[in-house]
Amino acid sequence: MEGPSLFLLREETKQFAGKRVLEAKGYAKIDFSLLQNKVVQDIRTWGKHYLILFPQFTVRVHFGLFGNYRVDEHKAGKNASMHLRFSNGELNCYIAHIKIIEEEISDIYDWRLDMLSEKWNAAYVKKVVSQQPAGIYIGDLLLNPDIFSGVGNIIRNEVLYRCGVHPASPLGKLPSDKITAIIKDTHKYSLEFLHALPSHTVGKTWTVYNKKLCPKGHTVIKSVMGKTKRNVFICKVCQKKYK
DNA sequence: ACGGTTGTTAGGCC
DNA sequence: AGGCCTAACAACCG
Repeated sequence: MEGPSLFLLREETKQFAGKRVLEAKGYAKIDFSLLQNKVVQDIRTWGKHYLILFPQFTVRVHFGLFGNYRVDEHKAGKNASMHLRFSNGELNCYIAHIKIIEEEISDIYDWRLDMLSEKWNAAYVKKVVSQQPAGIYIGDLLLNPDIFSGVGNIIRNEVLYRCGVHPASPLGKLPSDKITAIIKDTHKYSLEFLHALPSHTVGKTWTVYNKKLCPKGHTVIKSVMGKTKRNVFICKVCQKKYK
């Protein structure tokens, strides 16, 4: 799940803020008794982190590659990693990594880097990016969750096509205005992704991801690239390799 | 039926 | 110490 899906989950579970946990269980290795009878203070997201705030601690949920969830229903025969029941509904998380965070979340999360936060700040992202090694591929950099919080493999591939940049371009070889354009487009495309989610039409926004041809009819090459070893989809005509 | 995957962390090995 | 690598997750899709 990429950032926009987490944002949607937050929207779908807002009604649990202010509610008391009536039941908490699951196969996750946390002490569920800590959650029992506690009142949810707030529900937030930071990138791909789904955060349930309680007065003394925060439950951090990460869905990883395979995770998913159900609100007010559950999957038959599936074991939830975390099940929370409230008076007005329930949340079930599957194959999710659950962690209890003791720290104040404002100390560990910088909302200027969260693409879908109102506090997201393109100039600040640019500043952080400028401190990265010049040799790093832009394709790898976009998958750094500490900088491009919320960007996943679909968003990085789409943004790089939209900006006309080959993923194996080293950061130091990209013109400054091109870096700015990429940063701004991670935000813009994430919103398009988010808005397409409820109608299940995200696939219609794809230009290269899982495509054989780009919108201009050129061949899209699928390969694995960089340190992140994830699939990249590249149109060699539309995307320039800076070097 | 089975291989690939919309991530990330932990832990081992040099 | 720290960079690099891999396993783990155990589900869904085509």
